[in-house]
Amino acid sequence: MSRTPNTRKEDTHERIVDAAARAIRRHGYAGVGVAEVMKEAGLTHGGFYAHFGSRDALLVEALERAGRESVESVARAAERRSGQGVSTFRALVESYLADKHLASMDTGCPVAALGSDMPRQSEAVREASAMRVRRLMAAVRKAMPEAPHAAAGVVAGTLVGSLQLGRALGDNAEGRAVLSAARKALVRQYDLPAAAAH
Amino acid sequence: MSRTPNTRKEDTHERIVDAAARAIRRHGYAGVGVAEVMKEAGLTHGGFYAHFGSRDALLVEALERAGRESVESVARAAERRSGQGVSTFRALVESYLADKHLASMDTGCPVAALGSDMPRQSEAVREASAMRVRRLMAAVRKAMPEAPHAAAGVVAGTLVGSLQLGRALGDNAEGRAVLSAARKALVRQYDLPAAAAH
DNA sequence: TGTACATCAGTGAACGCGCGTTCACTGATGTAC
DNA sequence: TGTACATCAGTGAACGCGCGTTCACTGATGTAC
Repeated sequence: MSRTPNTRKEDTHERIVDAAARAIRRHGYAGVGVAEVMKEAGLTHGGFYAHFGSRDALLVEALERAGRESVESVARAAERRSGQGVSTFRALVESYLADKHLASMDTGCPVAALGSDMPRQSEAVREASAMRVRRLMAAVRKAMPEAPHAAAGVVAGTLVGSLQLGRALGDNAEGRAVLSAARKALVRQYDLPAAAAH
Repeated sequence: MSRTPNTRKEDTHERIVDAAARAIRRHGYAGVGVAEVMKEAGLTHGGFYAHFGSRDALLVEALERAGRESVESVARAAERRSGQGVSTFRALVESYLADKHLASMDTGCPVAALGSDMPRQSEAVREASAMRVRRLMAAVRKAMPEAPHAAAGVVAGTLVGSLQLGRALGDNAEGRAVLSAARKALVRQYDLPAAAAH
């Protein structure tokens, strides 16, 4: 039962999805070109359809990959800060809305990078996108276990919206002010200080 | 000093911008096609460059038109409710996050319809988009004059983000739950009940 | 171990299509006398 | 008021380009005996 026979093609597949997961966040759904992604993965465009049934199928896999990467990245950053009395919730908020995310979209949250275009996609891509939204809300919920179920949706909306407004205003004082205000408001309104659990 | 000589061309120009202001919200920046917009305005595509220097120039005008329309529409809806003890702020929030906005994007807020794509546009379109963000924050600020300056940014972010998440989840119970939670949270956190002004 | 063949992953040319943009032209409207 | 001409708004064919997709082919890897 050697796994080697399939491994080479699978490796290539991974590289393509990785490239697409970056491209979809940097350039949007419409900016993911088959030829460019294949080039990024070190291949020519002709081989694409040996890996995916259509461009949409690639988008679906890219969304899942991007979501997973982003959740892991925020979780790592949050873990790094969750020593010294910083609550999980606060660490999540301050990681998600860190100033450095104003500059780069291609490794960040796909919901923030793609949110306004989600309703315009094909059925399959829309469903994969909706799943990213649900997973984001679930991640937020996990960081605020004492709060009512619906609060996670509002917090997720505030995270996504604030990051988008900040990015639209630019990587400058104006954009940073939006992020800073959102960080403070969310912590003030939803964080349970470690000492004051109800 | 008759104004008639220019009026015919100006009327046509208005019709084109109107069509584009709808298209940009319904189909996104990338979905605004010169030919389709001209057709929508009852013209053929060839005449386009007598009205605009480039497709980008149309996008800039369309953004401004869409922003103006949306602000007026929310203001009208808010005014309609601002009788019977409903505060301006609450009326704004409940109009912006009304369930009916889940279904239709083409007459709603351009920031919610385009937010995640704003950083990807050309310089001119990005600047026009940033102006829409500033105007949205200003409109929110006007509805909460007692709050600190930065609060308007957070509220605007929550409005935009919640509407996007709701739309991504669909025009169904799941999407409506997000809007409903956001309406309640914003009113609870930021509304000054008419009787209790500090 | 060595040879002959089959399978497989990837190549690169070609396709049809829709896009933004250009341009020579048309027919209607306005102006000069 | 009427005629001759200029200006103007809009038409429709054409362009170059990039896109997603298809397909005949190549060269490397794996299998059979």
